[in-house]
Amino acid sequence: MDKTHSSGGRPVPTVADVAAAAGVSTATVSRCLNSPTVVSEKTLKRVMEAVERLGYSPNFSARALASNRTNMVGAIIPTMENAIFARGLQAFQEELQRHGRTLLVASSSYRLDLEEQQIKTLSARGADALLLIGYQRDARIYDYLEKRDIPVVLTWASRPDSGLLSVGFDNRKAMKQLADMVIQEGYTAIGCISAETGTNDRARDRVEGIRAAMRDAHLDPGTLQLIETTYSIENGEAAFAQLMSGAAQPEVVMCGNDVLAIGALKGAASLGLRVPEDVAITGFDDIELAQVAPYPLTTVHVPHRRMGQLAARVLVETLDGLEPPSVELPVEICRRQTL
Amino acid sequence: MDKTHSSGGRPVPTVADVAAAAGVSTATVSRCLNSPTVVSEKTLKRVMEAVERLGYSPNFSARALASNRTNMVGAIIPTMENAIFARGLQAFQEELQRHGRTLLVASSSYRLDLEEQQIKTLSARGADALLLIGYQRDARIYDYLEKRDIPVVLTWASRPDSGLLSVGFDNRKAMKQLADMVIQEGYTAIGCISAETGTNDRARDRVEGIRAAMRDAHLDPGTLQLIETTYSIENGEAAFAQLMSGAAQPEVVMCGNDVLAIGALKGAASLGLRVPEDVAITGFDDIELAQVAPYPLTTVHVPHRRMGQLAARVLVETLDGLEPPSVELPVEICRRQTL
DNA sequence: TTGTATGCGTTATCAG
DNA sequence: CTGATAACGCATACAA
Repeated sequence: MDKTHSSGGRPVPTVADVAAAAGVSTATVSRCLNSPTVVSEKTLKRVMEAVERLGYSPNFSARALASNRTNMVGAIIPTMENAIFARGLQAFQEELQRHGRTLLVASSSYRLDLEEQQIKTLSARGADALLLIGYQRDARIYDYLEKRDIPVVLTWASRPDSGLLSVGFDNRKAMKQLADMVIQEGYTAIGCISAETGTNDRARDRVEGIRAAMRDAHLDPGTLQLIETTYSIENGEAAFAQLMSGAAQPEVVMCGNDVLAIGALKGAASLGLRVPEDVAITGFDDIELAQVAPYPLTTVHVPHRRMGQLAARVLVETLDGLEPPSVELPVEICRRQTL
Repeated sequence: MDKTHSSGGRPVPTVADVAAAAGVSTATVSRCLNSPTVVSEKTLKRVMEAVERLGYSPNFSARALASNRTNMVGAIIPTMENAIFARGLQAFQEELQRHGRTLLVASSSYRLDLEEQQIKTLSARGADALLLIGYQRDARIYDYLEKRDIPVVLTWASRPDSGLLSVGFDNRKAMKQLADMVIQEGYTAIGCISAETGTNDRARDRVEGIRAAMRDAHLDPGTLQLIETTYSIENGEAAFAQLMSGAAQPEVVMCGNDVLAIGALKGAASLGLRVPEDVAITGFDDIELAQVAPYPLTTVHVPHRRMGQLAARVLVETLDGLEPPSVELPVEICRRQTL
């Protein structure tokens, strides 16, 4: 009927309203908002005043449809309840915000099938780019994303030679470094409490790091006593009890993350074992819990905040047409009282 | 030029492609996807097969523009780094996901001005509804949201009589309950470490709860030794040291949350004070840290997960046209070793 | 039950 | 530098 239906109520002005108020065309209004440099000083001012006066703000969906960009970036993480992901995600979000992007969140509960589903959901929801944890997933997922031209950054892991963009660290190398230190101290009977290694590449690489250190020290990696469980303090405690009730009690229990290690610490206390005199315990991540625990935990410090921040930066640069390189972040062994 | 430009490349099929493939109109395709009950069994099947075969997935922006709904719900929280918010947000997200909605996240760093900005950002980004923390904010913000018809749920607080929808708990009542217990134990010299009460309604209400308990017990609320600081273990430790170095050393230090309380606990250890013999300490929230601390912390348990889940449910119901009531969740005093 | 035609609010192309 | 106007992809009255 009538294109300029700017009659009646005030609710939610459109470009047409602004154009009418400023006495220009909608095209000019759009230009003022998107490429202010290309319009004359005078009209720019007039238009911006109208924008201000009407309280205009561009309709997100329409803009997205016309420009084919949403300025939303998705992140799919196992769970925010793990402090390390919450921390990284917070930094990621702050950096996105700084660059005018908004964060879209989904969680996978450490399940690859759910992750795939979420990847599809978030891309269908218009995410311009995606942050993913780890590298283990079906190749067709990467195809899917590439076909849709959705850039991805892998975090919490490092895959320099995979052709995939990543901002993370080398889990295997980090854990090997810690295991080297443990072995150097004279420990030979090693136990390990890990997340499921079948579906969690970070967990698998960490265990592999321990085995590598054992090999280097001419210890039989087959003697590593490994228990796989789900991340939680309770499970860590139970796994620890199980390890210590076996025939060959380990002298040191290396845990896949700090949460499991805290559980192990509790387990030791229940069994009346002194740490580190009777049994040494190590963690991974260096969360706050690690420093406040009854015995400050020997662990691997991971720069989660920096990782999240850099991941955002790298993604934004990619969206801006650049080709930033992957970055491998250094980790640091934190030797405290439990070793 | 040509409406059915389904020529050439495969990338990203549209309704038109599906319609052509299935030999129906675009309207029918749309109906198959949105109201399957209204189309014939036969064509439905044929269309869905075409959808499957082409790997079609509706364009988010176009759908949002046409239907005026994004199916995205926003949440603005102080920070995900605080475990309580991460936990609540995780539950919120899971429940949204279950209802086909996606979570949009922004953070305010406990600053009201930033929060206002984020509220505008997320509504401009098309959030269908919003989760906010606490109730203290400029009235015009509520107007703004109401005018835009964006439902809001307030959490971490309870405002039954404000006309605003909330899913939370009564901070004042909760802290008063804890303070009642403290006073009942015979403590009269009370210290308090809190977040800034000027811009944080939860913090203010908690302190008010302590004062109310003192009044009830005929103690002068003016004798409450209050220190306001930012949430962190370090700040808790520093504030504790400051309290204990004053003229009138408190017999009990009630902290605004568990993080500050852990700091106080560390402070006590540094000063060589025994807990609770020399000084009692209490927290608020009941995060994991509270149970694993050197001395298990007496604190107030808040059902964060349930709060997040219910908040999502209430928001979804509102979007579905219902008018769910606010809910006030019960909290529970957790008496442990520090009192 | 299905098809036709139009609107949704912007951006972008192409003249002027 | 500015103004018409055609996409953008889908939903939905309205008609058949």
